[in-house]
Amino acid sequence: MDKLMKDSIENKPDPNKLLEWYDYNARAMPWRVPPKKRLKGVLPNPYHVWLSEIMLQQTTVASVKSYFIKFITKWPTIFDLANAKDEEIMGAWAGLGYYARARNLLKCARVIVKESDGEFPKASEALLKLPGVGPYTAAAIASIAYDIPETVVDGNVERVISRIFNIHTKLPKAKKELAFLAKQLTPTIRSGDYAQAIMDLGATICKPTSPKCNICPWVYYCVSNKAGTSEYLPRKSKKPIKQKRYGIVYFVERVDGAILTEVRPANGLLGGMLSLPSSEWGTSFTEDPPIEGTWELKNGLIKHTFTHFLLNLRIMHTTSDLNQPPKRGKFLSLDEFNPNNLPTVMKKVWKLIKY
DNA sequence: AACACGTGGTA
DNA sequence: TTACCAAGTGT
Repeated sequence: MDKLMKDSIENKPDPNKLLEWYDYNARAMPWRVPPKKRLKGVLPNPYHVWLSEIMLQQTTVASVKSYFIKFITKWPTIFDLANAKDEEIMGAWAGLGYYARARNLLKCARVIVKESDGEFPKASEALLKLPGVGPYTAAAIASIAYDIPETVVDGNVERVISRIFNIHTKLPKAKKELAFLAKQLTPTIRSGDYAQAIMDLGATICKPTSPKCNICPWVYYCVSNKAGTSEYLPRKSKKPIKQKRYGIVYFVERVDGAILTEVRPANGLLGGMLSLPSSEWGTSFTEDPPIEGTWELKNGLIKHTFTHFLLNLRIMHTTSDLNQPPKRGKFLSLDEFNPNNLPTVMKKVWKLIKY
């Protein structure tokens, strides 16, 4: 253990300093009970906490807000959510990304309704067994919804902790060490506020670039601040470069105006989402039309970036008559077809088709 | 233990 | 434009 790190353990960050900062600087969010109210004993609705935490996985607060409002308006309780049809949930999630979250959301809601009368477990070990709930989310629900002292470790916390203790080990190798150190700092009181406070600190003060160390409530304890290394932490291993993939989307208009659609396979990329029929996305353009017809290539190429590859899509168009059965997919009338239910990549395709 | 899994914003 | 980032989980 180097000297700076030893100093920092002896000069352990005071959770109360962070909580005092949070009392005046907490960000307002639709799913959050502000610290002044929590101090009076008010806890948030566990359904809201769970829903927001699932939505917030790898997703910005700004993106989540409108989806959260839409979901609790359409499905005010977990019972409403559990009773919804799969297509409704997937359609409402469209555009938010990481669609396995929506599939697991519904699975989880149905488990909770069927097995515990709509009540969320409080213990993180039980929470951890739920679909879509991993170590972060289990700790977040336990602490934020029930004030149980569990330690949340998300990207914010990893950054804050790596800077406080001046940890130069690269992520993801450093994950265990950072989680251990984060746990050492976690207080046993005001657990929910503390969890939200350390994440707010990471989001607004201890930012990835240009951290505002001059107004940080923990700067006095921060080893990387003394060492002048905050800006370079946490260190991360390089990510592999993105490969290109190519695909063809088929726009089939029936004479009555109906449009040929397909639901993506339940697992994998965009699993369970409404889509326009498409070829596989591979290393070259490979034709695989969903219906017989005379095809015309549309002008314009759709480019879309996924997490691990770049996609180029060609669009082919044909019209079909009423008694021509498709090889795959389903015709939806214009009333039934809602382009807002498409994932973003397919919404891009639809826009190019329409305009 | 790596890798798959979306999207929109920012430097 | 490219690269990285944002309240991670499942396999």
